[in-house]
Amino acid sequence: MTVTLADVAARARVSPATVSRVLNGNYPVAAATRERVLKAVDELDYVLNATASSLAAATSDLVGILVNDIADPFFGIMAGAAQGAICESASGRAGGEKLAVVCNTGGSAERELTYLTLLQRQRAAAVVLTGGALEDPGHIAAVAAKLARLAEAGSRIVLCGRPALPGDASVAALAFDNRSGARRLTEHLLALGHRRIGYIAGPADRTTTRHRLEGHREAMAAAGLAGDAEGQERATLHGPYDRRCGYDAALELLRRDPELTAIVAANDTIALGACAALRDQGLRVPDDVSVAGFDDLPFSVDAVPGLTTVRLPLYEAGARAGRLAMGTEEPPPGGVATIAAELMVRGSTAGPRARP
Amino acid sequence: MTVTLADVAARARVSPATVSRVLNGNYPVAAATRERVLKAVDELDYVLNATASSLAAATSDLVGILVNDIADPFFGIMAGAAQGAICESASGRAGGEKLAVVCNTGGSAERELTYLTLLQRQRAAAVVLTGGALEDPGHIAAVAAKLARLAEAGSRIVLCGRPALPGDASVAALAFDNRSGARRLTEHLLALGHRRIGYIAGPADRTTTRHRLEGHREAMAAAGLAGDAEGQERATLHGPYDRRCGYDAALELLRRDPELTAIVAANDTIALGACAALRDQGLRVPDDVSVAGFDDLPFSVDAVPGLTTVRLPLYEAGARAGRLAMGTEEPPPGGVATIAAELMVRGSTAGPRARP
DNA sequence: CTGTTAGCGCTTTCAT
DNA sequence: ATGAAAGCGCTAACAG
Repeated sequence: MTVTLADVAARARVSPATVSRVLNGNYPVAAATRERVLKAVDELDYVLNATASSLAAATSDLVGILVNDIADPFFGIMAGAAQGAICESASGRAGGEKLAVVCNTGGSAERELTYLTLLQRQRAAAVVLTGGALEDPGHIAAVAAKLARLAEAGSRIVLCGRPALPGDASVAALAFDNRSGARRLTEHLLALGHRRIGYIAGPADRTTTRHRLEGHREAMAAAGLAGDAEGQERATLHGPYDRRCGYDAALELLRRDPELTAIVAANDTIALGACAALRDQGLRVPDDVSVAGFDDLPFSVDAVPGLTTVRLPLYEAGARAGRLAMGTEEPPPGGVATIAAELMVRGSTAGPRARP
Repeated sequence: MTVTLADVAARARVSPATVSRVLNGNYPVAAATRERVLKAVDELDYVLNATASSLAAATSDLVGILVNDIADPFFGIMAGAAQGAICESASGRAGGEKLAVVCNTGGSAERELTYLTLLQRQRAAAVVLTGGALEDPGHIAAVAAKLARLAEAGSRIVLCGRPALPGDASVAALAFDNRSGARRLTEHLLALGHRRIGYIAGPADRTTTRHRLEGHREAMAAAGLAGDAEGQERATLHGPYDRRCGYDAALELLRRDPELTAIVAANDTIALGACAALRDQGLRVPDDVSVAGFDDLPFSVDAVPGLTTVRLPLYEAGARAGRLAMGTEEPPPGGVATIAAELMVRGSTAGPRARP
């Protein structure tokens, strides 16, 4: 029924070993023989059985890219760039093709672990983990253990937009400088004269969320606006990284402090949701309330007014992660590289003005 | 070095077959024995070798989901929904886990074929192709042939947001009603009184692009505004599905016809780029020019003004495609289901007004 | 319910 | 440069 390498060998009048060698292109084969084999492959419409190859060679051409939310361009851009870099690195000689695939954890710890196990089962050549990590201690330990096991078995591990594993310099990490980016963003608002600033954070248990919030509070503290713990809590709301969260949180922030003059969101999507809520309340951005986001996703520049935010080089980071996964690029010294963030000031922020 | 099933068997004092049976949970095993095996698995930290399993069983747990652009939420939403449905269907008994992965073709015919081959090599359990197809005749034939081969080898094939394969009812297809959605959208503009309407289409060689454009022209023709071929060409611009295309095309459309009162874009992203261009020209939306999009992506409702567009049930379609891929849901009669589109009228469209 | 026995289709020494 | 042969780690009849 299904055509095997042996069939090709028979038709080309060579041994299976020879067919394997021309297909993998990693061994000298006479040009005439190669032609004959290729012709047989073509005539029989033969396709290599990757499971058999992997088993025999104890290698795999699968590369997994884990993302928290595939519907979010933040991840889409990184994943796309990584996939592109991997295909490019791989497309040299025959048989070099890598199957770069992205796995959507949906932010679930359980699914992250499941995917890691599935990838481990496949003896994946590499796995790239993108975006913020969950901070549950049990989960952190479980992931670290899995990654160690994976690395042991020969998979290359790369972290992209995620802090390095504590105490494991063998795993390359490209970490975004979320804290500093967030600090500079809030400093910008403070410099404009804002004092009553609300903060809409992401899910409470993510590194990205925590680092950005810490950067914000650093700036607030430096301006003497740290306030007490209770005050901080009142000015901070947590929720998923989506527009709905931004919308609802903005309303709640306004309810808690009607004198608010600025809202900082943990990402652009939340920020745009917040803008919508303000508009629906009859408030103007930035005249009545300034709003800022984070990430500088492609649509943020087209918002009305343009969204002040912090730019992360998502594409470049993703591509670099892909090359690291392929071993095409040297890992950074110490295994960790910090990726700088850039403040983008646009129309959504301006000086505060007393509301009528 | 690496732990195998035989090691587990030895430690649990059973045969390899028994270990396989408890791990796959598809065969009765005494509770006591199972416990013993599970304990050994745990102690040895054993992980099944998927390549060996697949080879021996001639099945695979890989499911591929092809997308044209992973950074575009249009695809992200469908892919995420499909992945979710697949994981859900699979998470019954042990060993049922499917590895649902998304592959980004970047809209390249070559990479689409490469991914299809790679998935064929892996003997993928199913493959889902999402979004518009390339219309190059050679490519269509190549894809159809590959899919036939894949299906022959036992992979389930599902098309999601892509028209059915001509003459192949064995492949389930969920086709969006792009043509009718586009027609109704333009009819809405015509009903408002617009007569000079520019159209920004997507890449010229995609089914989605063509169907939406055809719907638009149907409506125009029905209103007696078909014009000659040259006139149609002048009012239509092609380009990628991104904001930049929308921005540039809007300027060009305006240059060609300064009296334009409305612009219809082939998707929301293009539409928002067009809005930005109009704003930069000092024109107001919808006062000076009305703008409409397609897809109703999550951010479109928050645009200022809210974007009039055509809603596609991306999540529902993706989830259904996932179930079809798993065989959890009956294929639609005839193999094809048409997914209706819904007109969403918002603030970006209004009656035309003479510009000063 | 459990063990025995053949392979699954390919790669890879080791010869020649 | 090519062939022969021995597995890679697992599953699936078939017995018992």
